[in-house]
Amino acid sequence: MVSERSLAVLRAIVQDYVASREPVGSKTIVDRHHFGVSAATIRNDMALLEEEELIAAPHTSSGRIPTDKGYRVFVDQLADIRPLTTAQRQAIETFLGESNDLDELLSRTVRLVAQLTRQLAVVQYPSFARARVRHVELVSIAPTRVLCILISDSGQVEQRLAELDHPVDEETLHRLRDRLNEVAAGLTMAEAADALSAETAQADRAHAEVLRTLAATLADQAKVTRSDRLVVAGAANLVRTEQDFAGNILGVIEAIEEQVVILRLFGEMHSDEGIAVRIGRENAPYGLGETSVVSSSFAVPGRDVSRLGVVGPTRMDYSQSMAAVRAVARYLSRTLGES
Amino acid sequence: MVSERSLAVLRAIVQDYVASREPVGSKTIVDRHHFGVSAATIRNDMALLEEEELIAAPHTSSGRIPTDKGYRVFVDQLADIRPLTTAQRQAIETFLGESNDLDELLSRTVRLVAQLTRQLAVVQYPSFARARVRHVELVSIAPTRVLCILISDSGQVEQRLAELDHPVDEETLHRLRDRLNEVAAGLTMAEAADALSAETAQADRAHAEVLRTLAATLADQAKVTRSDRLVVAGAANLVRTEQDFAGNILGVIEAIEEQVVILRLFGEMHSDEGIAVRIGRENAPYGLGETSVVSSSFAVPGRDVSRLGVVGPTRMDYSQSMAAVRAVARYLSRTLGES
DNA sequence: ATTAGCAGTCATCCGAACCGAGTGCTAAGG
DNA sequence: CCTTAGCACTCGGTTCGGATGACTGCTAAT
Repeated sequence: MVSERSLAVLRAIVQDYVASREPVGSKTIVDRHHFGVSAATIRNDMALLEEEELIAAPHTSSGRIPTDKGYRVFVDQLADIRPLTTAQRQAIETFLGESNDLDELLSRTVRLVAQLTRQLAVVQYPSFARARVRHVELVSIAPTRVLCILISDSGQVEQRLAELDHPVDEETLHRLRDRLNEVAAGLTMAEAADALSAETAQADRAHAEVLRTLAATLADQAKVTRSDRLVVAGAANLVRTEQDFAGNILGVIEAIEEQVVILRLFGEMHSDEGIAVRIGRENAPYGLGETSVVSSSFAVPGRDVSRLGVVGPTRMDYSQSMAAVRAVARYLSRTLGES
Repeated sequence: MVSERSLAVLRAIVQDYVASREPVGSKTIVDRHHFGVSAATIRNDMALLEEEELIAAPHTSSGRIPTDKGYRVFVDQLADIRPLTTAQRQAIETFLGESNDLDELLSRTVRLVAQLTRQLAVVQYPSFARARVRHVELVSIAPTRVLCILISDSGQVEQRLAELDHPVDEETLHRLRDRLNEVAAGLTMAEAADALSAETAQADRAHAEVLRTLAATLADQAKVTRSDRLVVAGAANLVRTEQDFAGNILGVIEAIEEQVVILRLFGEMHSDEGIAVRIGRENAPYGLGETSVVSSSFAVPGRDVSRLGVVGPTRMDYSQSMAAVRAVARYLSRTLGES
């Protein structure tokens, strides 16, 4: 059983190590924090913490650094997520408040988070699946090419090009558009996908092929949600902290570019509190063993949730990251809820 | 005056240095290339090249490395841009041939170039300015919010949200849309911007404000071309070659994220041959003194040109990069010309 | 013009000695 | 029983000097 003070020592070690990048010894702790005890006592506590595998010594005679387990305890029990400064809060308001477009809002968001945390920031597009179809538009690009545009009630626009086997004239296209609008409008994307698929079956002979193709395209569009896309910012922060990744920073960068790894990771990060942290080796299956992820969901009530977060070295400032991520996520949820 | 053989020596030095990352000495050259002369002769040639500031010695007694000026001569006179292997050509055909959407085509392109050159690849969106307006669509999102969608004849879609002071009903919106379509359809984006601005002036009283706002939004959309956007891939390659950037790789990464620096750089890179190279200090004004850029324009005849290229350390394989960039640019021009 | 030979330069690579931060342990004190 | 002072010990990091060897530039001969 680790004593109260031992945990305080752990907290001190994490904080100092994060700040200095160097193993922290008993004397340093005595100097920098005012425990009312001597270095020898701290050493005893440290021996205890080492017993519990919360800290480790890189070499026989050097200070200690937190283990992944130590960070975990810190994050779960010891971190004080102090609220942002008012200046920071204002920055959120003013910087994000100006955006009028979902794309712009998210792109500003991710840059803001990168700046606040000085880490790589990632935002996942809100899912499309529970949004409702407002309008379907078909635009003829060439005789056999039709651009399908799907507009949701939240103002998101998805477009895709459909390639037809036979040419179709404007007239027909208009009728088809009205028909498809009738079928899909007001439904959620998920429902619309089904409805449109159904429509395919009972198509009237004449436009059977055209309708089938278009409906299939739209259905697919509605289904393949936009939530499998990420916006990223702050790559420079990743390189800045490169030395903290034991050489395999390339894996992290590839994971970011591939996106799918991060998305899967996000998919696994649920938590009651909204904010979740995955630390170091917990991410090893994804080849991100030296990496930590701090993320929070944000959502409009009644819509699918989405996530935003930061990706950085295990040795990161969790308090700061968690505070910033939480604040921005809350702001986003609030703003999206209004519109 | 540098002799014929001296230039051959320069070529050898560039090739070897790029391959080995180490200063190359006279003996190495004699061993690896079959000049019919001895090391001493090579040394004389090297002294000449050093005189001309085409190569330099990091230390008194080490091999030589090319200077920026040396790379310049290499690129302009000595590099053999050997065509891609048939395997590579096929890769281009099959990998890019599958895409049916401009977005997808460009995103595949940039990934392909990154893979072929093993460098960071960048593609600039083709300019919108000379494309023609095919269709304007207005969709009401909320009483005072209208989504303006601008569709070009090449299938590009631009959307923007307009915020109105007073609510507008569907009926009116329909009429406005028809009106705007009449005005703008068939014009190039640049012309449309003017026409729509003009329309603003002589608006009928009733919908004056609405029309003004919408026309202004569309005009702005048409003007702010999409060509100020970049698609990027292969950031891992940048980190892989980090040691070649004298420590300031952060500047490069920031330039990539900012985009504007790269765009300005692209803007300055014209060349008759289509392919252009900027080397090292030539980019110093942009804080990219250790960086080289190989780029080529691609274009549909009659449209504004756009660029794609790679960004890497001064010490890069110019032959390979130029070959790959040129091949992909040509393919793109051809493909876009067809559609 | 080329080449062999040679002296000179200088980064790099050890190994030894040294330093010092930090530990664990023990014994004494509250 | 917890805390503390003291002490021997460990071991990474630094510094210094010498040996190594990859080059070069120069000169003289071919």
